[in-house]
Amino acid sequence: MRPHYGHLIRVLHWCTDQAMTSALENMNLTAAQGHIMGYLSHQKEPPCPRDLETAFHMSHPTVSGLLSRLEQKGFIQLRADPHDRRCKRIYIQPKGLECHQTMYQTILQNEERLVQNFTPEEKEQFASLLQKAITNMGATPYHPNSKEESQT
Amino acid sequence: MRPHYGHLIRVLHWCTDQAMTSALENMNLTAAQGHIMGYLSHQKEPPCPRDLETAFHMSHPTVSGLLSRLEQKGFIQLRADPHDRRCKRIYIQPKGLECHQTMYQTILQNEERLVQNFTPEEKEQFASLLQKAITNMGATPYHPNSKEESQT
DNA sequence: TACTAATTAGTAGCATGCTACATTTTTGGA
DNA sequence: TCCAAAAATGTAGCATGCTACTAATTAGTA
Repeated sequence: MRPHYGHLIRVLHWCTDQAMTSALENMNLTAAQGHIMGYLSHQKEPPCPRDLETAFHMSHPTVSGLLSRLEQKGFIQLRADPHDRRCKRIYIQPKGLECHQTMYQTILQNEERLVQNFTPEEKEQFASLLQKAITNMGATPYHPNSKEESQT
Repeated sequence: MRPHYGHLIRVLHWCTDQAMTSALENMNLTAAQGHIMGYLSHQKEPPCPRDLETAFHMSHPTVSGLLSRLEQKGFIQLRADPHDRRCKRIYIQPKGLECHQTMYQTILQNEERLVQNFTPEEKEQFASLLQKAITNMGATPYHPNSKEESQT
């Protein structure tokens, strides 16, 4: 009996998460924290937590927890936006910038490893089928009206 | 910029999990608990927690927590194996059998929804590419020497 | 202007996943 | 037989994800 797609997706998700976890642990970052740092280092303006909810399909309490742990460890700093005191701005700290290169390389290496023996056509098709499946499941991001600008 | 595979996989995993969660909530089951029940209802002999670790790539404390919550809610019962008192056997209770059909239909519906507009060739390829990616990431199940008999 | 809406974020409480350590029982070798 | 190693599970503690509720601030309308 062929395994269900649902099962394959769970296992693949678990694999990629484990790979990131072990690649980042010497920087004292978890996989989820690493993805946040990767996103932050690509932004021109300091984003607010709300932007992360949209980019990562996460609830705001989840983002809130991740950010507070990153701040405790000194990777980022949170300061209220003077123009809109509801918002916090996320500033990368020097310690966060230090790990940028390693982070970026790690993500790319894992991407390449995932599809290491795929033909270019297979790579295209894999991305396309994943995207199609997401659409089929009716991905309901937390803020459908926001512009999607997701990064890994 | 095309989203990374890692990101697509995270989002797709999130989508399938949400779909299961909302489909099962009127049975008072979470997605993870539902997958366990689905597995249990396909076994001839009452399995032990260890079997679930292998089938689902989960650590034993995770399985332990899931089972104890399922037992609290009356879906299963755990009894020690008289022949090997290290092992517990998992017995489905009447309440667990009741939800079997609904569970099975729900899983199949979600599977079909995921690939609803795929051609037969795309379905084949999707499963094959997922499997290939899992292999690439070096899936390290908790018990490499056990026979894999995963079900969703 | 004043008041309601919407927006943004915080907190509580829970489920699920992990690692690390402890406990019990079985197995297997000296 | 006896003792050490392996196997199965339990417990503690943490990170990450959610929903539901709360609080503060801003925006928009009467």
